[in-house]
Amino acid sequence: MGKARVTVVDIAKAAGVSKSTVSLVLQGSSLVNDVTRTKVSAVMRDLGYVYNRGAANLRQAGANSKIIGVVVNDLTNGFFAELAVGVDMVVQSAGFVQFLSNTSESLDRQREVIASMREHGISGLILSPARGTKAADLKPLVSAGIPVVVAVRNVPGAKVSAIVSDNHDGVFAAVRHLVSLGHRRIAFLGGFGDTAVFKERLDGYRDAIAGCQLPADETLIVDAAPSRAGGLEAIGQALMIADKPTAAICFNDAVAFGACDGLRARGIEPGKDFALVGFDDVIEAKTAVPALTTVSVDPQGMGRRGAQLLLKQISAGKPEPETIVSSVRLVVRESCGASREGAPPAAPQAV
Amino acid sequence: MGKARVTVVDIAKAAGVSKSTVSLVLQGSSLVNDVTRTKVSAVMRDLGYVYNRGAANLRQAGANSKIIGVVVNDLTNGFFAELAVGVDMVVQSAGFVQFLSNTSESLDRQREVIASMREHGISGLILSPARGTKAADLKPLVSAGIPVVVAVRNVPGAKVSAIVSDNHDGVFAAVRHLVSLGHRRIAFLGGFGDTAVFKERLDGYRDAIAGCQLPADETLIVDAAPSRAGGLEAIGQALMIADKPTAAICFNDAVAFGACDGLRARGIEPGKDFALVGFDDVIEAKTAVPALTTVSVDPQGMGRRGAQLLLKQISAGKPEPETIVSSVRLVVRESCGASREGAPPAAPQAV
DNA sequence: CCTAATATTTGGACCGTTCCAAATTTGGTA
DNA sequence: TACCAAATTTGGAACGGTCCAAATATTAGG
Repeated sequence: MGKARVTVVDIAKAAGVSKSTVSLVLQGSSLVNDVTRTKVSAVMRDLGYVYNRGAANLRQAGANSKIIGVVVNDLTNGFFAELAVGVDMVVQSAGFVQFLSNTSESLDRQREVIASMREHGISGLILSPARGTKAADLKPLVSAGIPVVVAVRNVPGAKVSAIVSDNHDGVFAAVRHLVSLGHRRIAFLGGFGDTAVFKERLDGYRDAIAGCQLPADETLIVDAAPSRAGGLEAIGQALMIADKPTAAICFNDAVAFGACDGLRARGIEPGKDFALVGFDDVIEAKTAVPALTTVSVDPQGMGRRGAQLLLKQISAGKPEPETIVSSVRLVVRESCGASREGAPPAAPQAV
Repeated sequence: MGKARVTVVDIAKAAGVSKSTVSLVLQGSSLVNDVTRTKVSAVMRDLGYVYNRGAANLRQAGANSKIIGVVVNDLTNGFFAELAVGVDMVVQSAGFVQFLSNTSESLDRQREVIASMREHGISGLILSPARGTKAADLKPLVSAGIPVVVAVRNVPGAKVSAIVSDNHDGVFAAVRHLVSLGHRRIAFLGGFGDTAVFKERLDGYRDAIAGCQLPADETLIVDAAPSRAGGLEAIGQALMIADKPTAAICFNDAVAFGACDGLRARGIEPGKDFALVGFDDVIEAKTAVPALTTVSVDPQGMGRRGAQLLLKQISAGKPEPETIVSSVRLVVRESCGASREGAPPAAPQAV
């Protein structure tokens, strides 16, 4: 039950040196004599000294607070939790601690949280922005010279670094895979048309369709909420058109699951009568029935690389905005009809 | 791009008052005249002032740093991510921020992280302890008078508050449910015998068996790693015994999934030929085939209540250790053989 | 044994805010 | 108009470190 906090002067007194010397020991300076150092260290241990980083930061003029802020839009979503873990790994081993907050897609929450982090003097921020985040929301940070890395979703117009996955490439590969299985009528389901991510994935789809000499058919593109419910709705709409698709690329895995539901409700078996590909490779993708073929994005790796980028910018004086696109990998499972055991692909014309 | 940081004296100067007055405004004191307050506030806005909480904490002697630490053993696990989100909710709306770190079950990591948080002057800690955490690990915190709430797993001997789920009750209810479906030979699979959680769940099992006048048979209890692999192994062992069980309570959902694998490998269909109940209600439980009957524990609710408890202790002077047991709910799905549609239960004697 | 170097230690100012006691202003009343 | 109480405002000392220039100790060379 230590009454008062132990401070450097306490241990200076006890060790018979000045507080300056204690401070020197604290920062591992080579200026201090070894015997002094050991004596001081011993006293620190004995008295149960705990370093007060807040006090230190006060004098050391902001920059190196050893705190980095992490703000995610939905920690409940395994994808973002993994991202945070990836960040934590590198941040922690670089001797920083992370301030983590969850915004639940609320812009107000996000604003509050970022403000609070500023007050605590974070030396950098990794942000997976809530939907609708504008460049203006990040303005105060960047004009204060605090490095910011946005992850997953880009913030148009903001002069900050970003780490995003290769949306174009992922969908491109998925389409080509479906084409190689014999499909010619491939739909693109789900996602909100106003987001950058949607545009990128859709461009990947269009480019692949064009690259395979297939006719572009805008009716095959149906946008909807990027959720299970949205997928259900989207597949319904896709099956209404005259020349029905035999396969679909889904905006993300949740949409793909919804599409499964919708297919089954119509007596169509996904993976057998209809091919489906998702995006993200969420945790349930591999255990679902049928196991979902999807584009895997390694959120933890993104977190790690994002954190590395941030740390680099922190140590460099002026942060030079930089964008990393994280590459992506098609994971072939059952829902696209190409079983790994080499079973013959489902006949693509039947629906 | 503001060169130097704006401080209270800057705004005092600009507003033509003293820094004391500015400080008063900052803390919303009623001592300051309204016209002064508005003028000062305006200047703060104009100059882009940001409050320096570190400096404030320095003077305000520790207690109210507005930071609470959250340490979880595995953020990748949806269960703990939900827990953290629950904590964040109440912590955030109480004007605190959370320092979150992940230990990946490493005691060293945990030690480092807790030390680092102390240096940052957290006013309380919520800890989901890594396996093997000893009371001694928390000693420094409690003797410094910092409130600690451990969640999910208890730390034996530590004089701290705890919030744990009602393990006894959950398993008790599960066993009674199986008995009501006609089962008489019910196994208990998985879990490490040396953990408190295991003991509690096993006690629930034993008490329910006894309460239903069924013979206690220790060979029906097989411990194994609390993982999918452990479940696979455990079910294999359980099926070796002469008078085979027709149902099993699994230590957690992962074990239950492993048990499913094991049953299928022997041509036994879980949910039809054999009843299985899990614990935790992880996210895959409801989408698995068959959907898993399990004991649901609402991690987010636990997080919220744990945080409330912590905040209470922070505002109270001396933390009085207190234990909350969070109640638990049996979610009946398909794996126990009792379909919600009222189909007749599987014949319990056949295996 | 003295002196210049080199190695080590030290006093005090300072970081941005809060707190306290004292000073100043304001308002009401005799 | 003088005087007292209430309402506001204010200077300066903390808080617990770091930093710098200057002081002191030690060592080597002559």
